[in-house]
Amino acid sequence: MTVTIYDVAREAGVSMATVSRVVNNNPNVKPQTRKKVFEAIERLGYRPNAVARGLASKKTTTVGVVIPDISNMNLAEIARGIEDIATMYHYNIILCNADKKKDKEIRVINTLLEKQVDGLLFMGGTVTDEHIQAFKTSSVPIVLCATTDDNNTIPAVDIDHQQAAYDAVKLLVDSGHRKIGMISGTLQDPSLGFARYQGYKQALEESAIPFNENYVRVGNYKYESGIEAMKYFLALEDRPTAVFAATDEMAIGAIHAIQDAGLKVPEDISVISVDNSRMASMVRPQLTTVAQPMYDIGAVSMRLLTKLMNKETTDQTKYVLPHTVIERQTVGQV
Amino acid sequence: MTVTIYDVAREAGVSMATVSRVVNNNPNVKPQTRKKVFEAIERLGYRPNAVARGLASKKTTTVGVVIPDISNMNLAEIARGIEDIATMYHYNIILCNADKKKDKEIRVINTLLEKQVDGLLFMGGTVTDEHIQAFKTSSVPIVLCATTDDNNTIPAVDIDHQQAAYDAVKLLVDSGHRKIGMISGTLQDPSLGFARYQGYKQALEESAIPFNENYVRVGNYKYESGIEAMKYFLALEDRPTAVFAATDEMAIGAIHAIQDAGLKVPEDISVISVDNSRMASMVRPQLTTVAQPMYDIGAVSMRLLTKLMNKETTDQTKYVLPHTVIERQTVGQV
DNA sequence: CTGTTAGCGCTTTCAT
DNA sequence: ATGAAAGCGCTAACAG
Repeated sequence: MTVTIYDVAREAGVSMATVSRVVNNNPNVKPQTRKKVFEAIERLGYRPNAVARGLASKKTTTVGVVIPDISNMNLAEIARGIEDIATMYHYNIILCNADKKKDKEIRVINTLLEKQVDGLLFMGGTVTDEHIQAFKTSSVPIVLCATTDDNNTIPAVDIDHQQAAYDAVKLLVDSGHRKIGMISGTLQDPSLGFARYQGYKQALEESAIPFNENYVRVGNYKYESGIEAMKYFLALEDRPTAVFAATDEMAIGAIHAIQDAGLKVPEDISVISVDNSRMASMVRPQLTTVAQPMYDIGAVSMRLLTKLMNKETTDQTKYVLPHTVIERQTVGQV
Repeated sequence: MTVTIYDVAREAGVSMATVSRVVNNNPNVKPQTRKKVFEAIERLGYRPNAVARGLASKKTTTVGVVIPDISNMNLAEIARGIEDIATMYHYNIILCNADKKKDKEIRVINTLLEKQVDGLLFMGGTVTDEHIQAFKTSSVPIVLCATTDDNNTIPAVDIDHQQAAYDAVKLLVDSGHRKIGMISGTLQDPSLGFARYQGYKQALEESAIPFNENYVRVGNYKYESGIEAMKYFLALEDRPTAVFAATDEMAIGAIHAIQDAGLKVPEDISVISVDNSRMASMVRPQLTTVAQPMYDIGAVSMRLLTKLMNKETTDQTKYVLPHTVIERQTVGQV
């Protein structure tokens, strides 16, 4: 019923080995034979069974990708970068959402390894010892993608969240601001939350601006929490003249809160954030924000993985991709 | 070097068959034996090889998903719905971007079939005869997801784009508007473009409002094209009092164009669209728009596919999921 | 350039 | 309840 390589061999009057050769583009086949085989393949509608091939060759040409949440815009962009490069190198992608939950992550890593992926791309929260443990049982290469790794022992490509935050706040400082608020994400989140908070503090410190804990509010990355946080700042007797938000969404919330209070951005209060999402240029005034190369993170990490899978020697196994601050209309001089 | 089922069998002092049974949770194993085997597995760090299992059992517990573009927000949302349900039924997902390009689509369908996926979820542009042809060579079930199918012969879950557009325009009509512009997507696109355009025309027709071709501008779904289109409308001597945009982005562009002209939404001009993206409630005034259940489309289509793969009898193989118009602040009475 | 022959690691009758 | 053995469809030496 399903036609196999053996059927093709018989139909073409050659051996399975020869069929295998033409299917795999092995040059050691007489053109005439090759033609016969192709015709037989065509006639029978033969489709190679990649599972059988995988078992015999110990290569599946698929790589596993564990990602926190594909419905997150930034991550979807990374995923697209991954997939494009994977396709380019003739790999397919098994995609698993793991929501930064350690248990889920460990579980899918094992599933992926059972499925004999040729390599693994890991995006998650922090890489814990338990992760390392799971990675160690792997005989295939693994690269971390947009994920912090304290142990710092696994190939990785990332952006420097702290530096990005630092650069944003620095722009505020350089514009003359001294009273700078921050709308942070949850400090438990190592990348978007804590790292950006650290960047904020670092910039303050280096500018000899004393840290004021009234100037920090923790949000949940979303629009509404940006509004709430800004309302708090506005109610302060000595309110900030500038605000750094950890995400565009919160920044936009902040802007609206400012405007609702009858104030203007950036005349009365400046706002900056990091993300450079589509929304950044779709609000009035347009949001000044720092852009991170999401697609590239995916692309570069997948490219690195292909090299590793191919046992190529790699000059580098750590990449930190550069961000850019995009100056638009929400930061003013003081 | 890699530990196989045979190694475990030897270590546990049983046969491979028994090991296979305990790994697959076959009840016909004495508890004591089961324990012995588990211990051997633990000791050796055995990990079942899913490829070998796939070859022997002719099931891979993997389904193929072809999607136009995972970095598109709506599609990423669908993908998340797919993956969640897939996980729930212990399937993994091979994800392939195909950009609605027929050639790419056909190619990945074949790759996926070679990889012996247990089923296929197809999202694309229109389903052509060539697609049908490719589907026919499949021995595994296929369901279409958010994809128009003229032949209408394949199981599918979708939303009614035309009806969604119709409902949006109808709200405008019911609010007293007679001069209604449309900012359309490209009419070549069967779903987002043409279908929504048809819905617009249908609503006009049913309300006995003559079609005015000056009132239709074709955009590219993006913010800027919304601005351009609206500028055109504003320059008309008899400009529309309401505008229906095929996407939130274009609607927001339109709103900004209106505001830049010194007019107000909805007092001077009403705006409605379809998408209900995150942005809809992050603009001032908040956008009235029709919401489509993206996550559910993914979830339902995957659920249908699991039934089909399981050879369950399905009461239905066509689903049209309902949309909802979300009334916010951009539509006013005339 | 082509064929023969072992496996790859597991599931699955069929016995026992 | 357990074991023996025959494949699943293909690749990869090895011969020739």
